[in-house]
Amino acid sequence: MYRDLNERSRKILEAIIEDFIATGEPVGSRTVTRRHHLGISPATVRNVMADLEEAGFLYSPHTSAGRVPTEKGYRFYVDTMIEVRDLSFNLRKAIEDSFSMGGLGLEDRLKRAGQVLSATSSYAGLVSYPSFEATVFRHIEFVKLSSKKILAVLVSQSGNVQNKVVEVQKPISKGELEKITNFLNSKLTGLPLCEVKGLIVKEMKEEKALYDSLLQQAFELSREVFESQTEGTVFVEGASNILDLPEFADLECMKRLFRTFEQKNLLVDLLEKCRSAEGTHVFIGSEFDSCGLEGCSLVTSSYVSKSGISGTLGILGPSRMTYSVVIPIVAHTARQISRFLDAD
Amino acid sequence: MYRDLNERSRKILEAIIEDFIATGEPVGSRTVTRRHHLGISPATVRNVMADLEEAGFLYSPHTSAGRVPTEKGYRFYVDTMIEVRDLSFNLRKAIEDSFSMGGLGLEDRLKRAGQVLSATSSYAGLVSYPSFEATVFRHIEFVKLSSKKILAVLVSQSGNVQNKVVEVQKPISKGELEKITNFLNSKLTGLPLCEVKGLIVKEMKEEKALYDSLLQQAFELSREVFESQTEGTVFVEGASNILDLPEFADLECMKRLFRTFEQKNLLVDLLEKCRSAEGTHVFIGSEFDSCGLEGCSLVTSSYVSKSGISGTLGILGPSRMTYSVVIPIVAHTARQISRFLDAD
DNA sequence: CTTAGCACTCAAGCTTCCAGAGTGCTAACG
DNA sequence: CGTTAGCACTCTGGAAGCTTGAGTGCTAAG
Repeated sequence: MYRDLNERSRKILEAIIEDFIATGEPVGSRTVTRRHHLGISPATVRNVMADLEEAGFLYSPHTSAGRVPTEKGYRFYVDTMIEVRDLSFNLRKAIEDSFSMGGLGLEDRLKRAGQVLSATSSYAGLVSYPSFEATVFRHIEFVKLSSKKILAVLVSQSGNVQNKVVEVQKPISKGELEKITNFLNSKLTGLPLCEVKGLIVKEMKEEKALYDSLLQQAFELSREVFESQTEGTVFVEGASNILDLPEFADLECMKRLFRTFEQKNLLVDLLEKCRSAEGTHVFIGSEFDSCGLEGCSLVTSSYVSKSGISGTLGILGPSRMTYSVVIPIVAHTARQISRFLDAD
Repeated sequence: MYRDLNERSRKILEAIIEDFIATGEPVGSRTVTRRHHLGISPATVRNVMADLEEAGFLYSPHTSAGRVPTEKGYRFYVDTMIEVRDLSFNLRKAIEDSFSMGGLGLEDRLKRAGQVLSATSSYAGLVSYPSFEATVFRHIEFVKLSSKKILAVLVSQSGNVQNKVVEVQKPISKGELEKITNFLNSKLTGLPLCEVKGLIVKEMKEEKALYDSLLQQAFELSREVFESQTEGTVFVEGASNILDLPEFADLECMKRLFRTFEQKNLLVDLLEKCRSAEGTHVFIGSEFDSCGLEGCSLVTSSYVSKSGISGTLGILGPSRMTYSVVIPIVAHTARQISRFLDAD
């Protein structure tokens, strides 16, 4: 596919992309020769640029502007040219410091991770809350709110808490509730949540025959609790960092961004889709389903704990992104979260 | 203060403000006479307008534009001219319908309230989470996460849940933890949370002398839990509604708004400050400390349950807001939330 | 006191113009 | 034959000037 690109063309493409990333302005042939000493004249560069445009790596906004990378151009750059540098001492320190503070719960921790992503990259940081489904049951607790309303508090192995108000048909006494609690805790502890659901449905069918009303109530209750666990939270930090970039200095663009960031569920889906892959990944422009995020790129990485909790984090910025800096930031932050989760 | 305003001046001021609210364009003398049949000529209107400008109710953006209301103008309008209409059938229905759906927890309920505020007004809806401080203790539960990490789950009378991970110095056994749980629950149930804090500090001093290590641990633990309850969540819905208003069709304005909406804690504080007052209140422009919300008005109302839970909700929009519609929407929504809270 | 008339002002939109940056092509050069 | 200098051409963006329309303030007459 790229066989036509000789060394010189690659050098020139790289120069153009890096200049554009740095300045945001279309890059002309003269600029290339001035800033990078390639030992060739602007005219030669022009010839090569015409070829690169032909090949789909560049395009010109209009005849008398310089060239700008296309998505294909960025993709080629990211895949074959980037040298992922080590994190600078300062960045590494910034990330690790944000994890050294003790006594924070999972939620605060993830939020901080988002903040550090945003602060170190100066783009927007996204961190998804681990899917509750994937976690392991540790403890359930019922608190009676009124005669027919019961609050269920569900705790996962990782200390993640979810709660839900359940309305029951006939009142359950405090004693019964306690028995149900003990029964469920002894029965379910240590099971992955996804299995818990199946188990309950199965047991309900079997127990039906036994007519043990307490057990029946227990299952009825837990079915309600596990049935509709709210999924999907995402922390977005530093979205306003993106505002000052020249590529979004336009009313319509900005409205679009604003609207997209308002719909958290879009972002949840976005990160969810990126979860599958291991390692750090770069999605450029239309490579991800970017409703309202045209002209953006997303660098993601997943975090996973030994106990199976997993989620995704990433940095969202313009396609004109300093990939070589952002990629190690994302990778390192994901590693730190994983480590934190295992530390329990 | 307003003694100089005769009936005619008031009529003209009202006409100007209502026209401006409707169109967003500065209102000229000719427009006033055309749209409202006051039986006077544009020249007369001009004279009156000059007086109104003198008095600080109006100003002109420049000599050859019409007049625009000042904050003082809006204030006068809201205080003395507005007739708060009853809610139209449709609006009332929309609000009540959003409360008729059963089985939602407090959080979802408040979020929905925000959505309905935003949808019915087409501005932004804000709803603050009730202050945990003001609620009544119902139940505490400890779950051991690891030898030194304990998850505390705190439930208020209203079914509001907060949780916190606490790190302890020396390991606590499961049995001890259970005793502590029982002890605290029997001791604290029914107390307002603000009193709980004081109580714990007091008891800790007294118990110190007794050297009962279990009790000491109990208090130590609960002190940590109650010490730093995270306060302040606010649901912001439909912020992007504001984007299409002509008064914010400007890059700088929009960035400011974006940044302000990103800092939820600012909005929390804002609503918190408005909580004190009972009934529905209108804050115009600089009347509230609107960091980044210049040119906006805020209509708020507090919701209170019999059990003492309270919070604030409101609609944030441009100062050029359809107050006569927004005020009853806010008032009715607050009533509905209060009713819902009491229904437990 | 009200109003018609008039001169004046100002913003916004339009055209025109110019400078600057960059291109593509061609012809000369090593 | 690849490379380069030169040149004509194109296009954007900003500045300057012009026009239009809406609206005002003032004055003098009703």
